[in-house]
Amino acid sequence: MLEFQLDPRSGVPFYRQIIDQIRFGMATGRVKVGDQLPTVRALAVQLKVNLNTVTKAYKELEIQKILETQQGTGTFIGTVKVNVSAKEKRAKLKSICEDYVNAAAVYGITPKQLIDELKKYEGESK
Amino acid sequence: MLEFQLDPRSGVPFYRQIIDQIRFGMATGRVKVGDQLPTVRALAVQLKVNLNTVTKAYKELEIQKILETQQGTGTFIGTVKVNVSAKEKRAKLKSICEDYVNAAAVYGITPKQLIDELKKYEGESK
Amino acid sequence: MLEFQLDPRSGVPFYRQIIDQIRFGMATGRVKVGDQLPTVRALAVQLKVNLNTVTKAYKELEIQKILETQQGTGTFIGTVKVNVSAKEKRAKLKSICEDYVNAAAVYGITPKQLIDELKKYEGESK
Amino acid sequence: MLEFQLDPRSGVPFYRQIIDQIRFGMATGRVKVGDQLPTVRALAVQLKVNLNTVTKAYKELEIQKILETQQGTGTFIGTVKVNVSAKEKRAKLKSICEDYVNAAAVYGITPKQLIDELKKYEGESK
DNA sequence: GTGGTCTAGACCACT
DNA sequence: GTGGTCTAGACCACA
Repeated sequence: MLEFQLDPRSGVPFYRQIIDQIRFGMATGRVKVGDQLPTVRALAVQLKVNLNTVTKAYKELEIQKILETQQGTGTFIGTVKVNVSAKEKRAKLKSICEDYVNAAAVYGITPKQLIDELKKYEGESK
Repeated sequence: MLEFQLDPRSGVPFYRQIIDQIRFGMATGRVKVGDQLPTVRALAVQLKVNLNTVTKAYKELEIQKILETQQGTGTFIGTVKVNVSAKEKRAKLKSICEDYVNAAAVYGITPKQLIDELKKYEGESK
Repeated sequence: MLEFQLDPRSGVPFYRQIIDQIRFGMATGRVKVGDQLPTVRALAVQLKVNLNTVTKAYKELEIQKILETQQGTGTFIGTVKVNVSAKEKRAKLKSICEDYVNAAAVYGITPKQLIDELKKYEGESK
Repeated sequence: MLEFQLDPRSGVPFYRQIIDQIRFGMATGRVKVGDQLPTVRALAVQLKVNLNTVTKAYKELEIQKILETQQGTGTFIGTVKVNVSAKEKRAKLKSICEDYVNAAAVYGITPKQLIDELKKYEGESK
């Protein structure tokens, strides 16, 4: 089960936080293909946000074919496997790292320091 | 001299890209204390953005005491050494790492993979 | 320029009609890569619908990389060419025809009759 | 006998898919006047949908006098010949063609291409 | 001026 | 019960 949690101070829009948490859940294996998501209403109540905010998040993922919805039934993790190809993944990895090094350099943080910090997270993820 | 370049597709606002590039230039030693920056007008023309966009970027850096504006003369890299305290730096380092671990996880990239990729950048930076 | 027009009686949601008309305009060459679309506000007023309805349409096309938006500047036809590959196009053509034949058969209309009717439209499109 | 089959991804509501398949069966001669249809319950089980969904489909066809329900006996193809008037048929033909020409245009498919593809189906149908 | 997000609340369609 | 659409109106962020 996903444990949604919103941070109003992060500056990241609510609907995007919801999207990220669903994708994160998929990437880490917490939810699997075919799993049903909370109903829009239930999640809206749980997160204390408006119905439309949750709807917007689900909708975006549906457009991206990551979720499938059946009116009157519910919303599910798409059965169409999201094929992030190895090539795409490598490209993404590189682009994330570049952004990362730049963002850090702005504050005088070296790649080496980043690596040391990152090692704390090494145990995580699926 | 700084070579400003904006990417409209990055999602990062123009004014923030300008700020980052100035800070990046300082962190990597491309510009030094006392150096003069392009005038607001010149930079706006060069980057093909609105005057207000450049103004906003300079203003924010001025507030942070990173830039100094001499009425009628121009804008300069602040002579007051910007002391990012060790504490601030640690906090920033942590927050950057968290952001990126999450961004990566969405694509199924593990912290370990990030570290391996980052090692390529280890020689860089001031 | 696109001439938007909504039919409230069609049963097709407004935002989808807007999407279809933009895609149609692109397919027929009425709008080209880089063209600016009407502002969300202007189109909302013109079509007498709510701002959010137009926003929703633009947003969906943006997610599909068909449009590009720059906050504070406007919405544009994406420069990333929407590559409907020849293969995809063939598949789409087949699927449309099947749907078509079935929908017609329900009313006792034969493929031959469809062809005769379609010939009236043969001159159209780019 | 009809072989019902539902496609959850088509976007067409289940009850409408059922309706279409019954009408299609009639148009192609697979079922004839007086034939008995599966009971609501049986069909619901077979298609793994809710009882109400099948009920809704049968109900709509009953209203159109296409089906007749005999209390306690079952549901049958109406004995009243459904006369789709020539006028109605022409109107339907036109509306179907318009819909599909538009749907195709969105993908850059011309009416001519549709015609060519449709010719493959020319032998079919009653 | 531009687009982005969010709320509150309504009504509809489908299962 | 489920999701889908739409409105009215507010406030924010960016150029």
